Amino acid sequence: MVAYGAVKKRSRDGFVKGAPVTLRDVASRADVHPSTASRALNAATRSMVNAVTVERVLGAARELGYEPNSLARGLKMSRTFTVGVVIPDLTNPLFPPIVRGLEDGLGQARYTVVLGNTDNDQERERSILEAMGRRRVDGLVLATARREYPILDELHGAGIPVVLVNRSSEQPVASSLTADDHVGIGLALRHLVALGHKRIGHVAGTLSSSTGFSRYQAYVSWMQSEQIGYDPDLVAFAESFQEEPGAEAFRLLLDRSPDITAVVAANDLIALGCYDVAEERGLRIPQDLSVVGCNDMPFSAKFSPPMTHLPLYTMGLRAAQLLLDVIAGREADQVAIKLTPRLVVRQSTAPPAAQ
Amino acid sequence: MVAYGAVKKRSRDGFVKGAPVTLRDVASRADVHPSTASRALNAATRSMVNAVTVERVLGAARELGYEPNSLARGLKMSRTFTVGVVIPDLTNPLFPPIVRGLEDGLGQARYTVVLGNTDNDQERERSILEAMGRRRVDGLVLATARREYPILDELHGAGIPVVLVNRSSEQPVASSLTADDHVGIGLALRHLVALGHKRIGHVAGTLSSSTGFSRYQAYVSWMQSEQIGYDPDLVAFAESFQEEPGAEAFRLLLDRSPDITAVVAANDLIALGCYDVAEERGLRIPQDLSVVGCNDMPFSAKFSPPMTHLPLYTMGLRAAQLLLDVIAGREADQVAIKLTPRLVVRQSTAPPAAQ
DNA sequence: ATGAAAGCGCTAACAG
DNA sequence: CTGTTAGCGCTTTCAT
Repeated sequence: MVAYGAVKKRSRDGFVKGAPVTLRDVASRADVHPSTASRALNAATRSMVNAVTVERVLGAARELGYEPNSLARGLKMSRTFTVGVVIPDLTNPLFPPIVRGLEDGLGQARYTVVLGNTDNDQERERSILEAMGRRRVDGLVLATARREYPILDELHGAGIPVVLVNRSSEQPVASSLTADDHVGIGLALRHLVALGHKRIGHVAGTLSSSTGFSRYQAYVSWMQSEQIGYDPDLVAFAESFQEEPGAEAFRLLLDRSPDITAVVAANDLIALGCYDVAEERGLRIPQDLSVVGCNDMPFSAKFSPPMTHLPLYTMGLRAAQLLLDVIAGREADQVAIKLTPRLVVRQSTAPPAAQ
Repeated sequence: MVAYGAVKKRSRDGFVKGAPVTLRDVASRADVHPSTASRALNAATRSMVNAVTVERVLGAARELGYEPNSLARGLKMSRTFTVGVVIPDLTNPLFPPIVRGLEDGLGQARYTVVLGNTDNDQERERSILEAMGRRRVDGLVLATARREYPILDELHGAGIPVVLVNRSSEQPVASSLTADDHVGIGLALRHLVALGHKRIGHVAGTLSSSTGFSRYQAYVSWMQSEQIGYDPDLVAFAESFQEEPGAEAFRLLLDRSPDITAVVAANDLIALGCYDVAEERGLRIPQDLSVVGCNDMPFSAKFSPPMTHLPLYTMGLRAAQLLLDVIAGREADQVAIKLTPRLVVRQSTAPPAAQ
């Protein structure tokens, strides 16, 4: 019944200025050894200790406002309950719902998210990944994958659980959650064909990312199977998935093929760029030009927007579950889950003008 | 020239599966004691060690792909280089630019951000704050402050550096970065007055938050000083800063005062709700109704949007600097910095219809 | 200039 | 059921 170790430095209650209360403080107040306090505090080991002792420890912890130091615990257990989430840019409306889904899913399992924005800069990406490595994150969610993505092999070699979200990679070493682009583009294209369009352009995104590539591929494949045929003159490539690069590409496309009556943009931001160019050139949407995008920006409903709806929040949520499975060793194999987009027709498409 | 301590468990290079390389590994490869390696690796203490030894250590670290374990370092130094950022909901377009600014500002100082969404749920907020406490964050950025905000006193009592962003609190214990609502609302109102509006309504946000309250106050004060006078019938209160609650409030407002020709919404989401109601009731914007909001949603330019522009990214960036100052002890006093909004007139306002 | 030793706060064998 | 001991990986006195 004597206090152990050094005498408690000072009394405390609730939040206190100065050194936070430690396990030893709790133990000494409950008149037990720190290891007993540890067992009592931890739900998994609680059964090892006498019920009344448990109560005493829990009471002491509550009275002192004890909050376990997760650095110490993480150091000891080599388990940090932290996952790193790497995205290009939070400011791109694609990502907030994904990140939110991730946080919710991970948070339920008591994981914390640390976030990093790469701005598509590989240098920056590497330094973010290093910082996360130093923090010993238990896993990684990457929305920055490229089709060629050597980092993935390194990470795989290091045995770090990784899940890819939004974009996948050709290295078959990590599970991924993406939208089914073939289905999405198909929905969009067949809708336009049904409206009577024949000269349907495509402003593609960067081919180095799976989304840009597979949407482009899907466009080509559907144009052929819909008996329209693939005409390279109908395609332009945006340098990135953003508004101005999209506009730039669409200008080139219109210059080359002024007869197009509809355009499929590789994502919403590129679609926005197409809107800008249409306005520039006096083309009315949808009378003179039908536009479809294929992501799901919030508030897109407010401005005659894209057409296929991606379940972004769900994507984040399920990525979280998948990563937790990998971390827990419940999911050893790689899987590629494709979420199916829905078709949402709004005011940006119409039959082509009779010419 | 003999290796210290236990023999290195295995050779490694770059990322390696299994136990990561530790300072001891580096030390033993460089034939020095771990404490020397530590000094050599740390820029601040590097001068204490012989230049050639430094080279040897740095070389060994590079060869082994050493990444210092920040848990261990944090535990030892009681300094984690982590800050917690607490927001209501990342999916609210107000926050991504703020968070991005925070990350950029903090990242430059090698701080990492951990994010938490409260959904305005105090229970959840507390548990997020506790989790951040367990992680021993060096500081906190809160975008969730209410005017009455007791948590702030606890945090202050615990000596944790806190900066408030977007919203301030009446407890004078933390610095804050907000928009100058008096200026912003004044810009909006005088613009409407100049157009000839007299019956100008206000859909206010929650009065428990400083933004809702001070915008409401500013509305009242400007209505009086612009010689229109304050008529309580022209104001409705939304239950939260969101689209549907905003619409709900605006319906009530219109029912009560159908003669209003313009409305000032407390934020963009509420303005969106006003749009919805206008459409419901066949009111054309801006011919029948002028609408102004007062935040800065991305892409708002696409749908005849609000009118005052808030420098959200700047807000995050400067909050980061402020917090770093507080953490470093460079800024002991509380400051309340108000960023001045700009007036951006778009297509959502016009003179009132001649009746 | 470098080594030895201690300890941050926690958990996990191993005893008893 | 509880106490003892050791150690996660790092920094930091204190010696030398």
